[in-house]
Amino acid sequence: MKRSGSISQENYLKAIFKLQHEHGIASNQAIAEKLAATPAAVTGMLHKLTELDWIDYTAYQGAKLTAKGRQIATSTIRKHRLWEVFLVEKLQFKWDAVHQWAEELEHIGDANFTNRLDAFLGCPSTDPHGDPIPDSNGDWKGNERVFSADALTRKQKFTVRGVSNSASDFLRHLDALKIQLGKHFEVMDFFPFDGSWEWKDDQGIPIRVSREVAGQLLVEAIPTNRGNENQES
Amino acid sequence: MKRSGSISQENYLKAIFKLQHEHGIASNQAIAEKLAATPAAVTGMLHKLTELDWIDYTAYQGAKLTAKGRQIATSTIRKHRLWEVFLVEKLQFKWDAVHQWAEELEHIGDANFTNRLDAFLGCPSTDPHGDPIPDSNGDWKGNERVFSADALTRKQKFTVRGVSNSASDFLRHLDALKIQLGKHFEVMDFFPFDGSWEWKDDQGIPIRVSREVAGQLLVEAIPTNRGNENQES
DNA sequence: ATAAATATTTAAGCTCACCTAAACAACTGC
DNA sequence: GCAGTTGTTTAGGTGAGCTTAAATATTTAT
Repeated sequence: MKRSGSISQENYLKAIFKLQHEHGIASNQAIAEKLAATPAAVTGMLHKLTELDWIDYTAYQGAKLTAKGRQIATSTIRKHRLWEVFLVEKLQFKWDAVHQWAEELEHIGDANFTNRLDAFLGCPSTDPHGDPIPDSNGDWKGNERVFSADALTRKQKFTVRGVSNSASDFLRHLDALKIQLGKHFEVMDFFPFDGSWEWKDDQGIPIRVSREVAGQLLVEAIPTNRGNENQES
Repeated sequence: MKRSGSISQENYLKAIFKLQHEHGIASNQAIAEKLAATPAAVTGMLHKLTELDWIDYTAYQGAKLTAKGRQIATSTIRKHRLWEVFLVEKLQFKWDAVHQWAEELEHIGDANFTNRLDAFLGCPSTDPHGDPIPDSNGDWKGNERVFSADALTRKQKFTVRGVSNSASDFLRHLDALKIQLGKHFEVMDFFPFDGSWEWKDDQGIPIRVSREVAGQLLVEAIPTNRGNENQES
């Protein structure tokens, strides 16, 4: 079995998928930006994808995935995230270095290949950045209790669950702050002056977190224990 | 770090490398055949590769790799064979099913990536078909004692070391005959009438091997023991 | 409501890697 | 040594995916 679409087509579907989740519809311009192409190039490709019945597209309006298009998009995202797990866990890459390679690897392999990779990796539910990995049907259950760290409240204990920005310099900054996925913190203080926070980790070591960092960190609150200790899924 | 050449260029260099080993020089026609392209397409690409100083090329004569070209070719072959090991050992693919995927994977990753993959796989010296995996300098030590099974002699004990044809149907045929790399056999008889053989395996089970099969199997003789038991590398 | 700003599409053209068909070189047999 | 076969190259053309620049739609602001 071969690739569903060309590499370029798969990248368009992926971009449209993400934009559709953010804005309900993918505008020509937004797609162009995400793919570093010109709007003119996007128009041409959208026509092709419409022909293939992978998107519904109305000129001047924007694009939405069809069922088939969504299937290809989620399968590409699944492959991307599985390869990221592979690169970090098996090849020991740092989490800020895997995106470029996963962008290439995501276009390789059919469903059987991907399922074997999934099994080999132990069917992980999230990638190294905390993003959920779709199952082979393209479904995924995002963790509903995850929210942006800038919405935390004083005294709240929480677990770091993901990042909403996977840029290398942001990830390296988190490494410098010793912030890792799964690590527990408690909110000590918030400073409205600059929007920064003081948190302390499970060792009681305090860290200072800027508004910018908190805005891109995804966390899950740890309920204040009332006899129920089973909070981890 | 990015790919050295385009995917197509890397495929040309790989083809030229192999043809150069077989015939000393790679003719336009032989390259065209290996890549399933027309001779006209080959001429065009050879000009481009000459520009890049990856081959030395004289019109109507043929192509030879430069040092730089050989480096890219061997690194591509190294990646191909390492991925084949990954696919068979980690993803449990059968050895006749890995070539198509390795053809795509071989174009991904830089030297660092490849070395990490190599380390993860335990620095294997051969791929699942018995072909040697070049080291990161592009050097490899082929096993000098390996030869084609059709040159075996009666009573000879030997080890299966590789195949000189990786076509799916040939590999599946070997599976049916229960011939695997590393397995030991002994020559029982040879039948000049049709060039076929009778061998018996280490369990004493006899198998019948056709001329066609023997001609594509690579084996290593096991010296008749005279106090020296250490024949495995 | 209309002018200005912004977004999108069309038009023309580029590069890469390929194709077919025709022209041209280089070996072969006699 | 010359004709015919074989191998190679040139010439012209295709399709995918991109570009810039110009034309056209749509939205926003007054």
